Amino acid sequence: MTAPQASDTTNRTRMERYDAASIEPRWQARWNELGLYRTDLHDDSRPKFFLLTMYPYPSGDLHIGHWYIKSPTDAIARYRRMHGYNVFFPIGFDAFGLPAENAAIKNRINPRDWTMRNIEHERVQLRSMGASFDWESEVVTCDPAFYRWNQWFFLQFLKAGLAYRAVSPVDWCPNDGTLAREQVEGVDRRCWRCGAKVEKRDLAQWYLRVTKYADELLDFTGLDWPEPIKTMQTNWIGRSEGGEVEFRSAPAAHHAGGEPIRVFTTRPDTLFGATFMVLAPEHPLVATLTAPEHKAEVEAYVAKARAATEIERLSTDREKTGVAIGAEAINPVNDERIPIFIADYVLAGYGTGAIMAVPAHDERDFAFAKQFGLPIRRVVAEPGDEPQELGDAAYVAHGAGERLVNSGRFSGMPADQAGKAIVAWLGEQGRGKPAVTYRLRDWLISRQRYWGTPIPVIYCDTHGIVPVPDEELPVRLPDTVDYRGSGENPLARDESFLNVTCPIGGEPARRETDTMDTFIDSAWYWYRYLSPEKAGAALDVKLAEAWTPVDQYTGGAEHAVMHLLYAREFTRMMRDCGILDQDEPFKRLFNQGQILGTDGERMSKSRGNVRDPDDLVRTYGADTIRLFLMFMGPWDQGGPWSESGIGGVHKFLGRVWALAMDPHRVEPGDPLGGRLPAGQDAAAAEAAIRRVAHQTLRDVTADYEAFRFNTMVAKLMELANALFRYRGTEVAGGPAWDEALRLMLLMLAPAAPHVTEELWSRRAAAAGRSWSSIHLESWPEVDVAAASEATREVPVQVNGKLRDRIVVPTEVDAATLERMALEAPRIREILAGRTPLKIIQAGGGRLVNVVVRE
RNA sequence: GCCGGAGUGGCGAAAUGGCAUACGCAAUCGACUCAAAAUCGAUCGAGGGCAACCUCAUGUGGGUUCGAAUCCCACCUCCGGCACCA
Repeated sequence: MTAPQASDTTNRTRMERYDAASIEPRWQARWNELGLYRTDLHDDSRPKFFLLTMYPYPSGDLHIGHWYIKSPTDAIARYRRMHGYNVFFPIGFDAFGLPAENAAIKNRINPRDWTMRNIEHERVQLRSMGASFDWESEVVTCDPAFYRWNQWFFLQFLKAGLAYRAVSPVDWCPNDGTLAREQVEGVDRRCWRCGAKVEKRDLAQWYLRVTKYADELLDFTGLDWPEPIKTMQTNWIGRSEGGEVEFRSAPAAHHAGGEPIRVFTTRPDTLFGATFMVLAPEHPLVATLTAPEHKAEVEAYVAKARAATEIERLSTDREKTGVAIGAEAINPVNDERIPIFIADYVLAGYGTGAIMAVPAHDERDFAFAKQFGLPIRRVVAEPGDEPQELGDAAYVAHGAGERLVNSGRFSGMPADQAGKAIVAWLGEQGRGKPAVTYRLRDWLISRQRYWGTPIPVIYCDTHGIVPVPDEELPVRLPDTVDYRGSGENPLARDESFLNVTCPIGGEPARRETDTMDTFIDSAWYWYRYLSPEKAGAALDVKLAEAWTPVDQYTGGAEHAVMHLLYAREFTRMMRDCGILDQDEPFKRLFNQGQILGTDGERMSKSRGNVRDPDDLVRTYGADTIRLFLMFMGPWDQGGPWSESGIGGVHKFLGRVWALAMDPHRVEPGDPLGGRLPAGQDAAAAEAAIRRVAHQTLRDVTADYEAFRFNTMVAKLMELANALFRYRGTEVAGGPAWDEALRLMLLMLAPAAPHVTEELWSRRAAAAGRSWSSIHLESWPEVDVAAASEATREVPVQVNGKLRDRIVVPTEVDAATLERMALEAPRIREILAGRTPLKIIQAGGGRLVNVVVRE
C-alpha cells in the first residue's frame, strides 16, 4: 500500500488537498492546550456519563486491536458530549504483571524501568489517535500511590473475614521456583525455562472469600450486559442443587468404623444404586481409612495424582484410574456395605471431595465400574423399561417420566420427586440434608512474584499473622531487584525487605513475600480515576456516589469470567466493608470483537502477526484509521486484519474535504458535471439536498445510539456521494448545500475529530466568524419536514414474487394503494383476469402482495 | 463432550418476517493526461434472452407463512468459552 500523495500539479494549484499529517498533530496540541477533554467532576448542571474502556497492559507497543476498542469508544464519548452530557472518559495503565518480570530477567533491568518506558511510548501512541481521554485522571497501578490502596483493601477484607490464609498446591520447579500455570509445558509437565520436571508444592496462600457472593452474582437484574457474558459467568459460578448425604465407614480389622463420610449428589433419587464410593486422593480421611495392606499402593497413587495438572486430571477422554483403599462405607438408605476407592476424577475442591458412585446413572461412575469390574444397578427406569435383573450392566441416560425401581420403600415414586423425598427421610434421621454447591472457588490472590502489590502482613513467632498497621502503608517494593537469572521471587531473599519487627511486640519477624494477583488492581481501578491524587483514602466517596456505577464499559469478551467477575466480587466486598454502598460496578457493557492477525490467529509479538498502527498513522492519518476500523464490520464481530479497504475510507475523507473546500469544481471526467439532474430545477435540487441530509441525520443518529458504526459510515458515504452529484452545479455552495455540509461535519465529528475540526475552523474563518471547536457543538436536530418525501415507491408482488414497483403519494390510503397496485400494467398482465384471493399490504403500505391461484 | 456466537457476491459486509446483495474493496471499461499515478464517471451474483424480461441463488435438508437470509426442526462447517464439578 503506497501513500496517497497530492502529486498532480494542476490539482495542487487549484485546491489544497486533504493532508492529515498537517492537520492532526496541530489540533491534538490545541485541544490539549485548551483542556477540552478535562472533566469537571463537580459540575452537576449536566447529566453525568462515566465512559470506561479497559485500560491497556503496557507491553511495549499498542497494536491495531487496541485502536479497534478505543476508536469507537472515543466516538461514543464525543457523541455523548454533543448531547449535553458531562462525560468522564479516563485512561490508565495496568502496569503490574509477569511480562515485565520476564523482560527484566532477560534484559537484566528493573521491571519498573521497563514498564515506565513502555507507558511513555504508549501514551504517545494513544495521543496520536486523537482520543478525548482526560489525561489528568490517569492511573498507573504500579505507582505506590495506587497499590497502597490494594493493601488497604486487603487489610479491610482481612478484618471483615473476607481474606484468609490456607494451604494449597502450586506449580514448583526445583531450579526456578514457583511457576504460573501457563509456564508449565507439555503433558509431562516441564519448566518452560530449564526443562526440569515441575511438581506440585503445598504452600500457604491468601484467598478472598468470593464464594460468599455466588448466589448474588447469578443475579444480573438491572444490568445491560451481553447475553453470552452473563451465560459464561453463570456457568462459571455453576450452581448445583442436590443433597448432602452422610455415609459411615464400616468396621474393619484396622479401623473401628462409624467415621462419617459426607457426599454431595445432585441425584439423591439414585441413592439405592450406589455400588461403591470414591474419595478424592487428597481427602482427609484417606489416611485413617486405608487398610495397612493397601497403604503402599494408595500412597503411590496419591503422589502420582499430585504430579498431574488440573487439566490432565479433568480431561474427559482419559481412562479412569484409581485404587481401592481396603475399607467400606455403609449406605444410609439400605445399610449396604460398599467398597471405597480413591480416584483423581473426584476433586478435593468441589462438593465434599467424596462421591457415592452410581454407575447405572452416571457416565463417569459407569466408566470406572467397567474398568474395575464393579456392580452396576439400575434404580430409575421409564415404565415398561424396568431392568429384568439387578446386574443389568448398562449406563442409562436420564429421561422424562421415570420412576424409581429397586429402591426399597421409594420404588415406584416418580424420579423427579424421589430425590427430595429421600433427602427429607434421611434428614429426619440426621443423615442428610438438601445442599447447594458451586463450581466457583475462592479467589487465590497469592503470587510468588516480585512485580505486584506486596501483601501487607508480617509473620511473628509470638503473635502469628500480624497485619501491617495502616500508618505503615504502603509496603513498598524494594527499588533494587536481583533476579540472579532465575524466576524465583527475589523478595524471598531480600533481607532488608524480609526482616522486620513485629508491630505488636517488637520481636524480630518476617514479612510476607507473596504479592497480589494483578486482577486485584483491575477490580477497582475505575474508582481511583475519580480522585487519582487523593492521599487519605482509596476513593472519594462523594465523587464515587455521584459518578458510579460506570454508565458504559467497553472491552474484550476474553475477560468474561476473570476481570469482569472479579470486579463484581470486589464491589460487593467493598460494600460489605462499608466502603461504598454499591452492588454492581458496570451498568452497561459492550464487548467489541477481536482483531486477529492476517493469519487468523490472535495478535501477539511471538507470532509476529502484530499490526503496528504508527506507520498507518503516518500514511493515512488517525482519522482514516479510526473510520476504517468502524467501517470494517459490526463492532462486536472483529476478525482477521486486512487493510485492503482502507484506501476507500481515505478517499471518502478526501471527498468530504473537496465538498467543503471546492464546491464549484467540475471534474473533467464527469460527463454530467456541472448540470442539475434531468427534470430538476434549482428549487427541486435544494429540496433534494436537504431531504438526503436530514434523512441521513435521522439514520446516523440511530446508528450511533446502537453502536452500529459500520452502517453509520456507509450512510455518510452515501450523503457525500449524493452531494457530489450537485458539485459544480448552480446549487453548490448555496444555503441547502451549506446546511448539508454542516450536518455532514457534525455527524462525522465524533468519528473523525481532526478533519472535521479543521474544516469547521475554515468555514468559520470564511464566514468571518470566530472559531469555536466543533467538539463543543450540540448534536443537530432532524428537520422532519425536510426529510419527508411527497411520493414513495411501493414494490408490488404477486404470490410473493416482486413483479412491479409503483410510485404513490406518501400519504396514500389503503384502498387507493390497492387499486393502484392492481391497475399497474405489469400486474394486470400477470393476473390475466384472475381474481385475487387476497391482497396483503405489509408494513402500513410499504409493500403490496397480490395472492392468486396459480 | 457441554454452553455460546456465526455461515449472504471474488473479498469486508447491508438487510432480523416484506424490493436480497446498501456502502466499500478488487476487477473491467471510459473521461482527463504525451504517459502513468491521482481524480471523476460507468459496469459488476449466476444462467438464459436481441430486448422488455424470465429462472436460480443467503452452509445443507425439511417445515411454518400470502411472503423466510430473518422464525421452527434436523444436520454440516468455522470461531470463542468450559472441559470427569458428582
